[in-house]
Amino acid sequence: MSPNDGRSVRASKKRESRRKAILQAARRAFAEKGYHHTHVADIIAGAGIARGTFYLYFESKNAIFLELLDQLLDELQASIVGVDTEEGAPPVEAQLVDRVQQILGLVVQNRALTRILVREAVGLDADVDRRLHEFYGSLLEYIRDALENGKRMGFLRELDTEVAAFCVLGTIKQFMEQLVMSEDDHLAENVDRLALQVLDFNLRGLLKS
Amino acid sequence: MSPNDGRSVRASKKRESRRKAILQAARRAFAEKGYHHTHVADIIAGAGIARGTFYLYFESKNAIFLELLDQLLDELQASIVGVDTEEGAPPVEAQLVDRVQQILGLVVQNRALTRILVREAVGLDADVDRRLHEFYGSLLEYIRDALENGKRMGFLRELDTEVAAFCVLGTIKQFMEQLVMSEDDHLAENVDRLALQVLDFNLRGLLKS
Amino acid sequence: MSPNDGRSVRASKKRESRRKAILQAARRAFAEKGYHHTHVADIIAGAGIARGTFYLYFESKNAIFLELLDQLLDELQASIVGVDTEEGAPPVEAQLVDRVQQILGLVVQNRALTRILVREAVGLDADVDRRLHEFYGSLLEYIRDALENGKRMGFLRELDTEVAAFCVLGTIKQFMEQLVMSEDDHLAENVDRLALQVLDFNLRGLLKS
Amino acid sequence: MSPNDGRSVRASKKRESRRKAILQAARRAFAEKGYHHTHVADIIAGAGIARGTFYLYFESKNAIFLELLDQLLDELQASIVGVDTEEGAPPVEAQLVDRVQQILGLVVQNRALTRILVREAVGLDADVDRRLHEFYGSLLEYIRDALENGKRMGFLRELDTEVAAFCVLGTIKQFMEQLVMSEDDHLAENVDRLALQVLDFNLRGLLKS
DNA sequence: TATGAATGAGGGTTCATTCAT
DNA sequence: TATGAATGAACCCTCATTCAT
Repeated sequence: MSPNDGRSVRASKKRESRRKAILQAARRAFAEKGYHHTHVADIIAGAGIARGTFYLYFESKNAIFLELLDQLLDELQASIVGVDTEEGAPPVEAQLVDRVQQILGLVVQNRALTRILVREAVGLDADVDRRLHEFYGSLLEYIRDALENGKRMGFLRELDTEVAAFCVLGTIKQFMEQLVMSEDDHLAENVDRLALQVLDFNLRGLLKS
Repeated sequence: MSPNDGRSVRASKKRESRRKAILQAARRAFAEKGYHHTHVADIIAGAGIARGTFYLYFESKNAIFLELLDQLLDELQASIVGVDTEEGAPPVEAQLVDRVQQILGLVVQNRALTRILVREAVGLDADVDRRLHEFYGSLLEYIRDALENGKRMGFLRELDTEVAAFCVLGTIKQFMEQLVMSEDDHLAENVDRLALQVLDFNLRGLLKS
Repeated sequence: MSPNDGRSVRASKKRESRRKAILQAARRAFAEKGYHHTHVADIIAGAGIARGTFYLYFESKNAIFLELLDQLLDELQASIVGVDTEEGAPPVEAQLVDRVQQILGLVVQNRALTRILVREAVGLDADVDRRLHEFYGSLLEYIRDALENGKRMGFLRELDTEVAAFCVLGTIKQFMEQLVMSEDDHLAENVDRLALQVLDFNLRGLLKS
Repeated sequence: MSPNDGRSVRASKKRESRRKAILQAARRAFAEKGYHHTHVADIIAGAGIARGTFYLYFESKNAIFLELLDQLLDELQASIVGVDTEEGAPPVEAQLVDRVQQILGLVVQNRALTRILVREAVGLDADVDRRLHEFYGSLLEYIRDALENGKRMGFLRELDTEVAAFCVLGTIKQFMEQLVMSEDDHLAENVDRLALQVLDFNLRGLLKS
């Protein structure tokens, strides 16, 4: 390995770490003040860099926001996987619990960013809007498919999966919001227990059997 | 009554009607372009008044937005009334259906404004945030109380009313969002039917009994 | 005439006069420092107005420059009229002298602006470039046509009017530059006499008959 | 000669060739996009060097531009030599034709750079301005002297050599501009023929003898 | 000598709000 | 009360130059 390689590897590492630092600063700033009230000045102050440096790493304020958003949505989307209905697989309900707990853990870990997602996801910018719309759209579709499946397999009762899907989505979003907006860590600590209850609500509803 | 009074009554009437016209223009503008992309220029153009006149009626762009929001939230809040559990009252479920249909009718009628509420009411401003927080807080409380009641009366099964309440809230909010954001009027026309399904979801959940 | 009319007439006058004042300040600033080194800050300082006010009257720095340029080019173009060759018209050469003196008077009166035209006409901006190209193009065409005419009428000798035209244009431009760039007023005072000599050069060349 | 010398000679040669490469890249960039729209980034990209390297060879963007300009002006100035009026020398007119063709050949060869000279050498910077002023000043002086000479020797008629000189200069500059700005190579191919016509214009003017 | 990441002054433009008429 | 011209703070982004490696 030539010294040149060593240099460029090191440089590239440094670049990457600085990029992350800026993203981190931006995440913090956006989470604290929201998109519109966050200025590039806030981000660079947080990252301890000069104005111009910011633009070496990101095209614009909008671009860095979109990247943060993408990051979160990608992670969330990745954590959404189907339930295994093969024979010998764990019971469906247990799997669901697993899924839900996993996704909510992610949300809690990214609380700052999710706060942005929840707080001002919409109306910022055409790109952001589209990305979010896509995300929620595919999430809705995923849920609907799952419900269709459940119906076909006889787990679920006869209902309009379209409507049921957005009810489920609604409970999830509301749960995320509660998790993310609550100042104290009360909820965050009980994510798993709460997730079980939300799941239970979705499955059994309110009424006495 | 002196002629002076007549004048001032007339003046006051005129003032009130102009105020309403401005609010109306603002509602349209905010609904169409969102808070941040709506400029005072849009509002006064819509209202057919001069720049300065706007400030004779409203303190600021923020203030008029807050007033529109207040208006909507007040109406919504007013439409939230408890279920009558006295003997001889209509069956609880029927009453619930009534309530839900009424509130959703309101939402559909104020589609433009509700769109703002759903899209970007949050993160704009401390005042707005507080107001919204209050609204959702009291709504949540109302739901929780209702659930407690239902539990006590034996309608509902044993569950954490705190969690159940925000699940219910989540389904409502999501429903509102669907109603308000969909371009076509497909959903809006079927509000009543859909409301029944949402209610059904909340009551019975997904599972086959 | 209603008071309203009076008001709006007055307002409109004021607007016009302020517009002119800004144009004047811009003219001065551009002439002194050139396009690129003139900042909107210079113009508004010269005009004694606030930053935003500038944008009430002009779309951009570029726009005001283009307007100044248009003004000058229009005036110059207007002063370029053909020679009358009807019977009974004054001798052609006398008419030419007239035309030249008129146009140069214009240049001297607009010295500041013409300085910009001469100094940095090109390379600023696509719009400006196009406008200038058009102007010089039509001027060249005008000269060529005149020369063709002269040839046909037997005044002028056989020569390539294309080449001759840009030679003539060259002497004019150079003359304008001399007029406009000289610090002292020596040249400006003798415009008429000099114009005669330039004309003479163009007509008779350098050689002894 | 010590080995050290050899090294430094080689180093110095390398330095010189790199310097030239940068100049060449700058020439291309300036010619294509003009001074203001050419960024240091364009130059270093063209030269294939790093940002910092540029500043090892040139003090600033402005400095490299001035150097290119100097280069051109020096070459042009060198090609301006007097007419030989000794007995036995070729006829004056033939010599003039020679000179003109030589200088225009130079212009055509340096089309890219001359384009800069013509388009925006002026108004960029005090240094550049001064240099250009000097150049044109000495050119004007040269022409005037030549004309004085011609007058004294009886070739030329009585005229104000000051005025005549800038007329001649004007035709030359305009010719250069035509050569340099025309997109197609039509003109460039006919330089010699055109030069003759320009010369003819200067000597004989427009009128029928 | 070569590199290229970092710098930061600077400029054009927007828009909510004010104020003289 | 109504007007709308005027205000100026605010903010994003560029790019020539520097400097640590």
